[in-house]
Amino acid sequence: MSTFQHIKGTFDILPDAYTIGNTRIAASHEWRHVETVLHEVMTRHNLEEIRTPMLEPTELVARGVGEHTDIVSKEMFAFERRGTNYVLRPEITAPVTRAFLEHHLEQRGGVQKLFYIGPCFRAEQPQKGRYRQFHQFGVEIIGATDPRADAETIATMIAVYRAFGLTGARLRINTLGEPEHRAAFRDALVDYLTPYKDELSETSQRRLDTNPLRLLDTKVEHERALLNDAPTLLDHVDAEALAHYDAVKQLLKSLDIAFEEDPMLVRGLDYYSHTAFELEHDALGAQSALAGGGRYDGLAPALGHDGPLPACGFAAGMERLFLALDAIDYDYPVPETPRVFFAALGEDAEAWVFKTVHDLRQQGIHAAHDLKGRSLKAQMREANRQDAPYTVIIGGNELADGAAQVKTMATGEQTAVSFQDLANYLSTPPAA
RNA sequence: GUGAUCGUAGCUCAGUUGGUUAGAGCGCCAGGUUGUGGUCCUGGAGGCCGAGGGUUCAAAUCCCUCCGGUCACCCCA
Repeated sequence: MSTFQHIKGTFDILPDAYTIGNTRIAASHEWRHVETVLHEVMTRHNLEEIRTPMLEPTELVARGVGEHTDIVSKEMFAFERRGTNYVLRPEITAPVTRAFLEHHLEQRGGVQKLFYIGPCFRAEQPQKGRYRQFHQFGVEIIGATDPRADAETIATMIAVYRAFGLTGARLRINTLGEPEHRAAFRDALVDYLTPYKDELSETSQRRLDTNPLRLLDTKVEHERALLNDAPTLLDHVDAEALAHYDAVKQLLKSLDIAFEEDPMLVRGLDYYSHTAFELEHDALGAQSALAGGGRYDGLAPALGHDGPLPACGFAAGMERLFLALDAIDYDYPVPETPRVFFAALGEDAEAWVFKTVHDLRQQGIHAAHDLKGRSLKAQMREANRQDAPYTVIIGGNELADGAAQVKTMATGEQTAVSFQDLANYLSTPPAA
């Protein structure tokens, strides 16, 4: 063991899967497979990829996500260097919006449908399904107020999990209305709860001051009872917002997407308005949220954009997705193995093998050989471990004959193949 | 930041009321075959028992402190 180890809340993705705590860390090829499926689903939904830097101006996140959110107030990896304030992005919606505005993507015409995938950073206390460096993928549909944009965002999110055969996720939706609706509701809620302040738990009392809307998902029994008679968000939303919400619900029904309305659903980040939604799964431990999102028409103005810019999207956690896949024992495809392993006996054979392996690789054949000068037995073991369907054995006899011994590992059969025919012979795997 | 819990081989874990030289399975390496894998047999390497201090004739085991991990609260993906 070296004197160094990975930073708290981060993890390495290795060629093989391993476990940390009770959590399985998927192998690198499994990550790649999941990413491939994601790309496929996104492309099918006519989304284009956008990649933005992991480093952003701190001010972008502060303004975009909201000064008084947990993320900004206590969870940012931020630092100053030569007078510039940098932050490792804690989420990707604000950066994408920044890039959209900076590069005038609206000039591409029509509605911009973007997706992203990449690491994010938050300085939280790590636990199952939650890391300081984690990975999000998500969608941003920018430029459309139409409720179909909301519904399509949700449909795309659902399609991702469906593509993995994942069931048992619950979709909850709500409307937050316009920011002023939410503000009015928040005031009404505070007015209602303040007389009961002494009955509230310590954390709920604190929330009453800092983030009253979060009180809505308290788990304390008598607080829930109190909330039954509390004012509701829907009472403070105007007719136009309700019409938008109704349209989204109708569209979801038309797609046979099941959902439950949850008037208590609020989202943590400042930029949301109107549609809000969350996808949950029971199998994830304390972190039940698979993905969440909504409409965020107010974000671009908050970033200094002149005039409104309608947008909606979702963000999903890769680690949460893996957790859900573990729960259903998801069958990952097996990684590609070498087509052929070359075993060499003696220095002349090693030289020939070294050159031949190189040539075959140039021709597109996945070829492997030993780099330790080990015994034939050890090389055969290695060939077996690497699961190559063919093993080629080269020694003095083969060099003299100009023909390789080619062993088909599954059957144990072995035949001589002339050097000239070797590439062609190896170009197809053995018949099953 | 708070709480609970756990640190023994690369991995998963045994280790008795404190008692010789700390074990197993898997994995790794090698041999059993002049140049042949998987199964089988045999052998080997690999441990500051998380660190420091204390109690004791004697500590992986008991006590204290620290460090690290995990899980949970909070919040979120």
